[in-house]
Amino acid sequence: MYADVLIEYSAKAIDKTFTYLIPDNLKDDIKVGIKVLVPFGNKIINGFVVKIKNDYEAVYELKEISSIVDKHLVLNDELMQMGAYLQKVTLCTKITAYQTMLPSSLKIKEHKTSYSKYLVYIKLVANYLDVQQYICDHPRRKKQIEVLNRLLKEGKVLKSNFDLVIVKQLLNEKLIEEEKEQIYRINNSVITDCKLSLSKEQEQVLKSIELGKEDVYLVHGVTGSGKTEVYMQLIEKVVKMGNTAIMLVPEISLTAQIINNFYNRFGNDVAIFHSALSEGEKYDEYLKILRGEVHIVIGTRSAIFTPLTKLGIIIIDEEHSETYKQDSNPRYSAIDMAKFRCHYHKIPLVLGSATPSLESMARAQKGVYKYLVMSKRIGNAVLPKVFLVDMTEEMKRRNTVLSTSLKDKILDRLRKKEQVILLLNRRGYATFITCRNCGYTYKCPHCDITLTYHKSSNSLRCHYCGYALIKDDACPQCKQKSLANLGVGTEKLEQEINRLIPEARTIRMDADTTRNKGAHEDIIKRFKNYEYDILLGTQMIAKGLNFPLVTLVGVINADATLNIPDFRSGERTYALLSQVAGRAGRSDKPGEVIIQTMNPDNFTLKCVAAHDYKQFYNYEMVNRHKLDYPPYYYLTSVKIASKDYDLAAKEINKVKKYLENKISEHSKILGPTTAAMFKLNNIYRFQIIIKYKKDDSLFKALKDLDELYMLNTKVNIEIDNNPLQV
DNA sequence: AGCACGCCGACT
DNA sequence: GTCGGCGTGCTC
Repeated sequence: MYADVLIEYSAKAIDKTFTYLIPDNLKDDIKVGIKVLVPFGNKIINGFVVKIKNDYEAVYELKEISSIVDKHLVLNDELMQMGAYLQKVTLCTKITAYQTMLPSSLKIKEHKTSYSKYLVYIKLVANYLDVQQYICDHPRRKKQIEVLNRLLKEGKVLKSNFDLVIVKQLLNEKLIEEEKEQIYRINNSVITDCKLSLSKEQEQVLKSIELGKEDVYLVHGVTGSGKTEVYMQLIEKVVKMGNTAIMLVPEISLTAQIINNFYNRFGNDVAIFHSALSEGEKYDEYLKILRGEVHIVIGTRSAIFTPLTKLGIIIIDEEHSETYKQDSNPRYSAIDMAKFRCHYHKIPLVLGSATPSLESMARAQKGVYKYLVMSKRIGNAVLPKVFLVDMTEEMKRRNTVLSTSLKDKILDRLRKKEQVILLLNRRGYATFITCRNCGYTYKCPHCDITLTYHKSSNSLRCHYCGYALIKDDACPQCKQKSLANLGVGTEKLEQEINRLIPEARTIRMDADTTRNKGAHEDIIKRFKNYEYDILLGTQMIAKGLNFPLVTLVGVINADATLNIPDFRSGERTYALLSQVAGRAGRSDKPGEVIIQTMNPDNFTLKCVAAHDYKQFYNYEMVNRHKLDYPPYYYLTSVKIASKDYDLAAKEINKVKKYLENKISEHSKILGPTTAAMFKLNNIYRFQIIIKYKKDDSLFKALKDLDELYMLNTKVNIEIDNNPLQV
């Protein structure tokens, strides 16, 4: 018996199988989809079995597989197929595809014996008489006798209850033995929650989704319309039929409330899966799923690869979220992977959002997706009133941060003992620092990005690579003491609020204040407990949180996201602002939203204010159509990266010429241009953008192109199908 | 990816 | 005459 094995070096040069002999002692356990250790060169390294065969044409002498990494962990047929699909659509190496699908604890370099966690008990080997004999023989071993007597009485006892030295001695004398019981690190056995009754709209959605049939549904429900309850009842139906369910959420830490709801409803039938779990926790959860001990998996992007069998439904909450696309290799979209699995099992895929991506909405309009609407908030809650405030007017009154109306409304909420959320999508103190005299700005020497000033450390930092330097007193260029802060970050905002409204209790949540594990939950909990009046922060405060006391949301600078040079910035702004506006007035108290902007006539902002997604969609679709952007065209970006500027510039032109000759005449190539992050960590990047509608020859050409650069060590090629940013 | 083999420059 | 630079090619 022979096995074709992929080697765990992700290099395009060895992205092929190597044949090994299966030794007799491993014959029964080696299967397709299992991880093994194999001798490769003069080392023993990890490999992954992709094929088992009976014969082999002798060309050279074969080596034997050394051992199996974990005989329980085997990718099944569905997951093997999904791996091949993943590799095909992202053009990554085969081994990377399969590694991506396994939890990272399993792509270990040095093999650890086990990630399992155990409770260790001790129990008697000796019988009653043996114990009595021991007591007679060693009357002075008080401690040992104590242990033996307790074991006689209680059977087995946790090893940790006793002194290790004593236990060891008894173990050596073979009077007692250990018994291990595997435990899971995450355990939620208590079910406290029960079903809520559904509104008419919720009922309608639940009824419309047909189980056991392959269809994609787009559930378009406004914030607070009770999508989670619909998801839970759908999953309940699936589980009752004996099937399983995956629900994807954008970020676990921001969706803690949803997770808790699921635990309370389904208890130990739920496994969670996301990157913030420790290696051990991940292993445990994966094992629960693999052993078929849970029917429900909730997790982020990577949870789409969990080995549930008998899948009955996949639900993707906040489907417009960009977190479903991985922004490093392999650049896959969890939504694509979900479609693959739903097709495999012939089951429904449910995409839910208050602000669907234009791509999804367009498909719903065309009837490719089934469109379901939830237009009302549940209970007595109504959508908040949204006001646009013209900051150019406020600037004349020297109100640079807080407009008069926002300040007045904050003071009003403080009096009423209600809470306020302020969104400012920019961390740090000031956006950047400029010399008033000569116009000098600090830039990152590695990334060609303006550095952001952080006051607490008096430093300037690059938000891309982490480069930092201490701020000078005088301008490094003209030596005048005329450096000025421009723009406002969350840190500055916090200071301004404290200055303007000293009586308010404020807490800030951004990447800087949530660096430690649990900081997130802590801030949310304390705000929810009304320890603070104002929560201010970056977009992480916008998602999924439900604070009944919040009746006012302020957006400090809507232009910050609107002005990012990217064709999706309007869509992102609409989603973010609707999202954060949705935090206001979620209980019986009506909410208000103030959006501060320099462009109060901006159409996107007007749509946000009117809660009119449809209008925004129609307007944005016209733009996209004019410029041949998605959803009218697909995009693929091809980047060439190199330390050598001239070489990269030369190669990108070669790439363009190469593709021009290969692709369909209806496809267009734009560029070459410098990539959005042109210089990052001293590597220069150029890119071209390909716009296409349907182009089979393109994929073939891209694959060939990728292979052409396989062995080139001086330049690197990065191909991103449907990139988020261009 | 890692490592060996191999062919040309500056050193004890 | 040797040590060592990293270019090329192979790993079942």
